Amino acid sequence: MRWSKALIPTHKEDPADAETVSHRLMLRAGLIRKLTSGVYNYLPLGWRAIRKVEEIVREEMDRAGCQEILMPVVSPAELWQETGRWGIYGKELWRVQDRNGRFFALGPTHEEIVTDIVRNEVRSYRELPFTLYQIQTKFRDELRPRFGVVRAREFIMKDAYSFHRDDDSLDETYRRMCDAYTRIFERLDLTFRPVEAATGAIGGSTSHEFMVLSDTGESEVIVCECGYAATDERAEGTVRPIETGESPLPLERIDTPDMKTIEEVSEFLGIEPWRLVKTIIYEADGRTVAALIRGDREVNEAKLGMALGADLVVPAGAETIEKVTGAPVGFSGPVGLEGVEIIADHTVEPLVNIVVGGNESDVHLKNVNPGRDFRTTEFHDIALIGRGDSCARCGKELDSFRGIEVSQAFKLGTKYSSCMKATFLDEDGVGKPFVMGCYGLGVSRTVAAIIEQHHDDDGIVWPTSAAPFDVEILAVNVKSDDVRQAAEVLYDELQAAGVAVLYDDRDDSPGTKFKDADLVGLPLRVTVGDRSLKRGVVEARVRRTGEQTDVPRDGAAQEIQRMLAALT
RNA sequence: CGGGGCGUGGCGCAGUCCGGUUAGCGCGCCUGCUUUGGGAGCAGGAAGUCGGAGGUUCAAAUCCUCUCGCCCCGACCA
Repeated sequence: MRWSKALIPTHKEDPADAETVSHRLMLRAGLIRKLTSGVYNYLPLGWRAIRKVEEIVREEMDRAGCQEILMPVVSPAELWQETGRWGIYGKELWRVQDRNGRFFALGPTHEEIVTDIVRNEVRSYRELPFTLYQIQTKFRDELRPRFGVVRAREFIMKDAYSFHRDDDSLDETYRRMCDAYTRIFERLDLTFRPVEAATGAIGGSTSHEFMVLSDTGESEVIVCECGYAATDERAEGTVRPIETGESPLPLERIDTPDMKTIEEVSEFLGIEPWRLVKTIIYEADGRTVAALIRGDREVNEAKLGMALGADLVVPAGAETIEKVTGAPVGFSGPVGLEGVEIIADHTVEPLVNIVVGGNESDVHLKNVNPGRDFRTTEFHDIALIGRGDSCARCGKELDSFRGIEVSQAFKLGTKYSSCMKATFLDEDGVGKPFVMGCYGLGVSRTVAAIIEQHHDDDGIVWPTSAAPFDVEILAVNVKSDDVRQAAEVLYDELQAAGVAVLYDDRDDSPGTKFKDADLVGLPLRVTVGDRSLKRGVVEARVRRTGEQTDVPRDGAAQEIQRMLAALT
């Protein structure tokens, strides 16, 4: 492609509304443009990178024995109502109506649709197992789109769904899919790590996420030197208990005007946050419950859900909190709290003389003692585990890192097939629900993750596998006949050889073109200028290492192909 | 949704507090000449309903009301 004819709008300055490296560089290098919040145009360079990644994903999916299909973006509400997700998925499900007022969802994921296909078409265990996948635009009306293409409302995803007669078969495919993901991310030169994950809105039993290590990542991963790795939501561990050996003191009421947060109250009283206990009111499948957690800790809602045997646990709204506690948000406490279950974290049990909300506006209680001053329904492990806690497996201290979640795999079991009555006839003549797995991979997000890990101060440094072009030819001065002719010949020869080449034939100053070349970051740059042509050479420069080599003008195309091959 | 901030040529910004010439600056863009190895020089030029609506005023980018959009921090997930 000739740069002079291509839509590659680069910018010298950083865009004002981009925070992360990948977002900034994707805008500056002209890969993407925002249409509206969380919705992006992919310009030629961005789209070529997307397609390179897609192609690798396809190759590995096909190698793993999957079949590519394409399902519609639009699906009828009734299908989502069958599984209950029309309600459960919440506001994130992007709903539209047709001219008759009938409701549809723009697909955020396709379990319902693929299960509908399979229940209509597959009858026998003899047809199992198999895996279907697609690469398609997905829609999720995110609470907060951000970081460009990393968290978009419209994005490109590969989603795969496997169907089995039993768990053993699912386990085998699950492993194979995780292996495929490993190969994909290795081919893309990513530093990544598979970690145990919670199942969230998709559901199912086991799940793993593939995390690309990045400080700008939105996910916190808990790791142990014993090899354990899990998302913070999923991580199991032990919070070190605090025992002071103090004797219980008499309960006191204290005025805490307008102090609603742990920070405010602990600062006001001059005590450590762990001397406070937070009381958080949740709605769990319709029940109202109070969760108690030490002031220096957060509740893990997934764990709380497990403790309660509830599918959906959400923080209660302000009205519910006032109704239950008789006080505005910020002053909830367990003392005298009637009519709700009180679930406390294990670390609350040994505490002595703690501070809690008074269930009365602007009032807290001091020297509260569990057991003496209030009763809990049950003690459970409901704390979010973090760096410094001890590993549930080996007891060593846990560490953490940040990552971008680029893919996730789930063992769904019969979660969808059961409620959608998707069954097959097994060997024993009995109809059974399909055992299912699903495997998502964010394609557009992966491109951003690649840039997060592969850039320098000058711009993107593409790994060859994802680069929009293999080579850039940079003609220093297109007004020079010699330069132009040499560049054109090289351009033709490389293209004829099947090399993807971007030819910077613009009539611009050399500085501009060098800067743009670094910004766009193709693996190999070939500079054609009078200075080197006089010596009968062109200059090849490897973007990643900066290594520069004189290449004789005659036979340059062959030499450049050799260099490219060495880069991959 | 809660908290913070921003909307002024394509991009980055100043001007707004304290209303008052023709709304500026840098980059980019167009034309010409010169230049050509790390974001060139000179000359000329195009391009802005100051996010939108309503209001106050002799006068509004600037003040008031409403509204739309965007970004950042938090609760979500590929």
